[in-house]
Amino acid sequence: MPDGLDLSHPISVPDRPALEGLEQKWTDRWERGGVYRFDRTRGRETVYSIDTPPPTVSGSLHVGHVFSYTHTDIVARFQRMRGKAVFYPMGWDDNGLPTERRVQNYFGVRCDPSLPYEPAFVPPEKPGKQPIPVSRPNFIELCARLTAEDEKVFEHLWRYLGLSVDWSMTYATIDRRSQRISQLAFLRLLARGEAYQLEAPTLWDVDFRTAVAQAELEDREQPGAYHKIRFAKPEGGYLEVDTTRPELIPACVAIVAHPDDPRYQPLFGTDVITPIFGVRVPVKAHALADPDKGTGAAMICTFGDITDVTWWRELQLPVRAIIQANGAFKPVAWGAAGWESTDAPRAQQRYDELAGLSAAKARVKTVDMLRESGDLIGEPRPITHAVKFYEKGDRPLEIVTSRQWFIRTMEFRSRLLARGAELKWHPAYMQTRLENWINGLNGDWCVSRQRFFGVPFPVWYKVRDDGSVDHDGRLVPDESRLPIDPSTDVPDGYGAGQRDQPGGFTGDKDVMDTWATSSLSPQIAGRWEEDPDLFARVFPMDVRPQAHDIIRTWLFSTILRSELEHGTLPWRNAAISGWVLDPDRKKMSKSKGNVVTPMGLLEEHGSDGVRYWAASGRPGTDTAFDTGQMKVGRRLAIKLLNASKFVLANPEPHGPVTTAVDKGLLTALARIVRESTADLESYNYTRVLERTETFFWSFCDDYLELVKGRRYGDQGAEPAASANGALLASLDVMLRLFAPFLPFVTDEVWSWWRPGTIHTAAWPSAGDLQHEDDAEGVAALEFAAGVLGAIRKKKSEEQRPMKTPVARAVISAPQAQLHLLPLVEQDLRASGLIREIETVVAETFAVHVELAP
RNA sequence: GGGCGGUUAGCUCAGUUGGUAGAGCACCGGCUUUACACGCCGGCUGUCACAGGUUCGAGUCCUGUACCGCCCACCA
Repeated sequence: MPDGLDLSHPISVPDRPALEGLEQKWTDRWERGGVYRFDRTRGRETVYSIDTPPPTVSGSLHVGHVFSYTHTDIVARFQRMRGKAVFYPMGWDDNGLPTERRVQNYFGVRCDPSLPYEPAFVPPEKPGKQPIPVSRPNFIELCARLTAEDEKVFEHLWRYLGLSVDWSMTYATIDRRSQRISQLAFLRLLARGEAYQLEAPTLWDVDFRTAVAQAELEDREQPGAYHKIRFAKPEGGYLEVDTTRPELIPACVAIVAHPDDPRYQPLFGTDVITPIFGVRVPVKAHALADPDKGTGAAMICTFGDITDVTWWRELQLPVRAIIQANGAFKPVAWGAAGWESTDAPRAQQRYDELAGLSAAKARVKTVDMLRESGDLIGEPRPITHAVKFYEKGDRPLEIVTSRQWFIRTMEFRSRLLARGAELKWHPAYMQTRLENWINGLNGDWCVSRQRFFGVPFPVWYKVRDDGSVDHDGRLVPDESRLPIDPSTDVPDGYGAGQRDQPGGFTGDKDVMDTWATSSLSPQIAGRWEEDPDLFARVFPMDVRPQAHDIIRTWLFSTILRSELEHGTLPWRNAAISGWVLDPDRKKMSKSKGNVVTPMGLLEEHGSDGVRYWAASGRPGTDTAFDTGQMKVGRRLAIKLLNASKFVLANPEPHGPVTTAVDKGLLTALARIVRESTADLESYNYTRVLERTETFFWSFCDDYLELVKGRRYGDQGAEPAASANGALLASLDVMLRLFAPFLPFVTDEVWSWWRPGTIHTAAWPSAGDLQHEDDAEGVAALEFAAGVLGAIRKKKSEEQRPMKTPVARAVISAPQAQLHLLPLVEQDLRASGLIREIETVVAETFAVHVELAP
């Protein structure tokens, strides 16, 4: 018997072990026992901390969540068994637009930041037709109320799935702590000059009426059309330009072509005149102009796309903006400064037809005008092209000049790339995604949003005596006041009556981009600047688990914030999960209507069964949704119950492992333990489950069959004790290897014979099994299994019952193998019911079997 | 346009320094074998996408091509 396997705990095995009810039973026991509570007395070196992704509570959970959160849990459980104090908090993402929309509809309210807080506000029973305006603090209270319900549902599912989260460490991205930390970190950025405010062209969603960040863009294929239009040269003749956005002609400030393009070289430095509106615009040269696109000459408008912004900035062009925040064309007085025209009355008359229209409607009208004036060459040629959208938006983005907050990013790019290289990626190739993103950045991170629900910027501005806002006259609160809401709180030194009054103050109206808060998840979970003792024990964290689609947002922004605030990586490892694909290889998502509700799956296949399927998905690899694998997992769990029951049914006598096959079994398992430990440390959980499962299956099929008789005393007490010693030791280790994957069934079996919960038991080590590697034992076990297999095959071929005796077995094998026979002969005779065994020296292994009549 | 993955049995996927192709599922056949019929035993199944190259030897290394998926791009 190996040292340390204490069997003093009474053994108690149910008659009919079953999986049903294990989830409820064990989640309750784990909760009561505080099994997953973080032990905050432990130093950083014995802590394993996880920067858990906060799921969006206003959305619904789908099987993809179950999939990726299981991966994290497997690693968490492994580290806990390795003796680490696991810091595994759960966050809820209730910040941002999805929640804002949900709260509006659910309660029938609308946020109006100009209103004062009403402590006694109660929403109507039913939402009315007209939304009730409420203050921002009231709105946030309603959000907290609604999301609390969602969080309960999520928490129940997570517990049922078996996530070993410390539920005392939850946070929400809109709660006071998150607000405080977001504001605090912002003030620190501001103080260091790493956040700044600027009035500049910004990507803008005209429906949401807010700025959006580069990271929130997506391309969508849209039908469009090239319109060839002509610009008059003053000395006669025309210059032709292709555009997909003719409605922006009034916003045209220049024409651009490539400096080497001979067609346009003579025109550089001259002016041409825009059609319809008669505006003189210069022809400029710029290397970004592509001679092969359209006519090779492009219209620069303020602003049609991001390239326009680049040209506008680099060629130092004037602004002639026509699109307002709501997407409508703004009124323009033609002939006034900046709107000079060779024919101002005509321009005015034409433009008045466009004013107030959306871009799409203005385009139709403009095309009519161009056709009428003869400036449209030919007919529009329909094309399909990619257009930039806000990922949650319905209309193409516009570029609107507005005052926004930015976090400096561009100047830190090389530092961020270095951090990306320092981070250990699982899988490694995901690092490229971050590099691509950083190298493709074209501006600092715009973090302000013109929304109501979110973390407000903790800033007020002085109001001048003439009533105008002095944006340079910033007033910020002392850190001790945070969190604050500038729409209701008052800056130090001012009274509430001075709000929006000449000589008084006004609050910043914007809220932070949701990623501006999420990017601080390690600081929020670790309670930065609130509980420095805790923070020091968990930060930088060990791992950030997340999906690959948000590398450019969450992963990137978290590295940025950590670099700026702490000068360090926020975590050592990034474990990137793949997606769950439906059988048609499409990403599963709500919009495709192919989602499966996770709770139903857990109930049908058991949490261990679903986890088994999830564990088959390697880091970074998309995995097909497959209930077949869940069934296999469920079968494995049942098999574990039954095999354990068999092992534990007759544990006496047990003692030192002396028999060759027994030592071989333990040696083989010890090898698996070594490999598994190394694999789990590098996030290769998939292989660990595979290997352990394969071993377990041959343990059941071959080893158990082989030693069945001996353990009951066929060969005397000492061989029986050896078999039982090996059975118990290997069961003990196999259970612990399976524990991170199948937490319910393993703890159930553990409770039959071992003290405490398996989830705080030590991760197995090779030393638990044997003192030295016994290669001969391994060979003997393989040899015996080979003979047994040949006999089974014969019986199967002959369609005879397995209990049919073997009259004679002739084993052909190399001498080296035949030498092993004496080590296993008695086990073989007993399990194979073999009467006579002969051996023949041969090059290859073969068994000739003659069954008894 | 740039980049990253992938392409192995009907399906889902392993295949770790190059050495005669693997697992599970599915399918077929068999077996009451006192841990398990939610079981057990056995069987069938492959031009490893394609074309070159390196090598005694390539699923594995190199080059190129095709297709699938994803990420990114300054898409007039």
